Amino acid sequence: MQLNFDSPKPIYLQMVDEVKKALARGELLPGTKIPSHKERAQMSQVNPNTVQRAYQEMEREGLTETLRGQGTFIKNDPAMLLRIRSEMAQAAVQQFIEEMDGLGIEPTEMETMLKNQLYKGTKGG
Amino acid sequence: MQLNFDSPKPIYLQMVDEVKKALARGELLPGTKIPSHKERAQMSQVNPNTVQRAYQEMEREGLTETLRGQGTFIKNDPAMLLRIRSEMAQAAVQQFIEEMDGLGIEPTEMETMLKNQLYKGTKGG
Amino acid sequence: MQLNFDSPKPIYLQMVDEVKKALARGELLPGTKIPSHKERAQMSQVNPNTVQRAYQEMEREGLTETLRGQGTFIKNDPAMLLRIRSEMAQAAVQQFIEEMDGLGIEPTEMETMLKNQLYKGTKGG
Amino acid sequence: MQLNFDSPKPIYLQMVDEVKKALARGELLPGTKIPSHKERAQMSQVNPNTVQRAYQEMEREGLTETLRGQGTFIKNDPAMLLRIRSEMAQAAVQQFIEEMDGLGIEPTEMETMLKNQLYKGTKGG
DNA sequence: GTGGTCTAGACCACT
DNA sequence: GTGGTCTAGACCACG
Repeated sequence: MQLNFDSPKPIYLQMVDEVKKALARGELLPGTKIPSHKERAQMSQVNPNTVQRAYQEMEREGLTETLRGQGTFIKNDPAMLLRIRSEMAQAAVQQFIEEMDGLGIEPTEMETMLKNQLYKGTKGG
Repeated sequence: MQLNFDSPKPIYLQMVDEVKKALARGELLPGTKIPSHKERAQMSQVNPNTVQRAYQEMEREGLTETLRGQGTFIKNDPAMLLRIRSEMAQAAVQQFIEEMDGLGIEPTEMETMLKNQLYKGTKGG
Repeated sequence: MQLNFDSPKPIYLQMVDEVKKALARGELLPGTKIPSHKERAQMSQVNPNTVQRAYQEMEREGLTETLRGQGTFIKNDPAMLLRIRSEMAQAAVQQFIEEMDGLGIEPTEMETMLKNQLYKGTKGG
Repeated sequence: MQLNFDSPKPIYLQMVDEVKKALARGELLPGTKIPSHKERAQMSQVNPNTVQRAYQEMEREGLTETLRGQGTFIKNDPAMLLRIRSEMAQAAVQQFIEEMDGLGIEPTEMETMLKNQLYKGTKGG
């Protein structure tokens, strides 16, 4: 859970994204209980109000469900996980292409630069 | 020059990025005069002060230079263009990889998804 | 914090200089919280935006750091203090020499005039 | 005649100062005709209006006098030269001391730093 | 309450 | 008309 306090992106949205990523990575399993906003707040050095806003947003997006008095849980919906992973990945790819295209960089150069960055330091056999 | 007024990214920084992109694409030539902040403000439906802040930031980053009472000009520094293009491209690649990595996606899948998105609709021989 | 509203030097830069001087004098300790821009604005009879611009400039120069929602703090970097003191003093010496040289005044006379002004009223033994 | 177009100090005042310095240095003799504002404007890459304002200011300060149809002349007043030189030098000394004092630098250190800067590179016997 | 962005409109020096 | 500074006041995210 890494937050960038200087980013213009609101912290509560960064937190939502981090949860989504953990889901996509399979680190957060459906049905899991997530920390209370007070716990989470201490862990992330953030104000409890901010965590609560993040939790609200997740609930709104259908990622979690809250059981009165028991806490907040990742929804037990396997389809959702795949959907999220696919959505976020598509979005990242799309944004990358648009950014590079905006710089006037051709598809072939996009691939080359990506490979260079991915496999740099892996030189030779 | 497309601005997203709903983005958390400040408008003045979006404007700086747009100029950088135009430079990278070779659409904005060194030495060119850019519109006064009042003109730009009208063109972009934005307050002149916001434009000025963008221009100030560009000056600070060494993209432009100002001639008192005459206007603001793209710096005549060919090295700068290459530097900007390379910097921005590197940043985009880096961000893409981190985002995908955060989703638990392997390098090979990154490449595949990128190609799919780039060449979709180009099917067949 | 004395500001000269008639000076051609922008107020926000005067404010930055005042902070630098206080740092150089050791009156502003690293880690100290400085007044919010609204407080400072009231204290200095200046618009809050002007103060903020000064604070922004200080941040940009690495003098301060900002904690979202908590305020602005002098950076805890001892090396910075020395650097600033030395930079500002060098600049003052340099400017003095150039000014005097422009008047056709020789180094020995510079020294004499400086001493006279420094120790006037301390006459005799 | 060196002008700094980025300085917050108005250009016309910079021009006045340059003339005063030339007077103090003895390079501009009393009675000398100075260039018309059009000539001066071309020489200094400055708008004629700006030169005119500078000339007005000099006239106002009693440095020059204008002879209808003949041009502008340095006043033939030997006392004035000494006065200007002394005034400007005093002002420079005073400003230097205040600046250094503002940085918490002691008189002895002022002298040392001045000497270091004046005679650096003159090492040895 | 704290910093950050934005709008609106004024004044100034310079071309 | 061009950039630079300043004021006044609004809204937002965060604590």
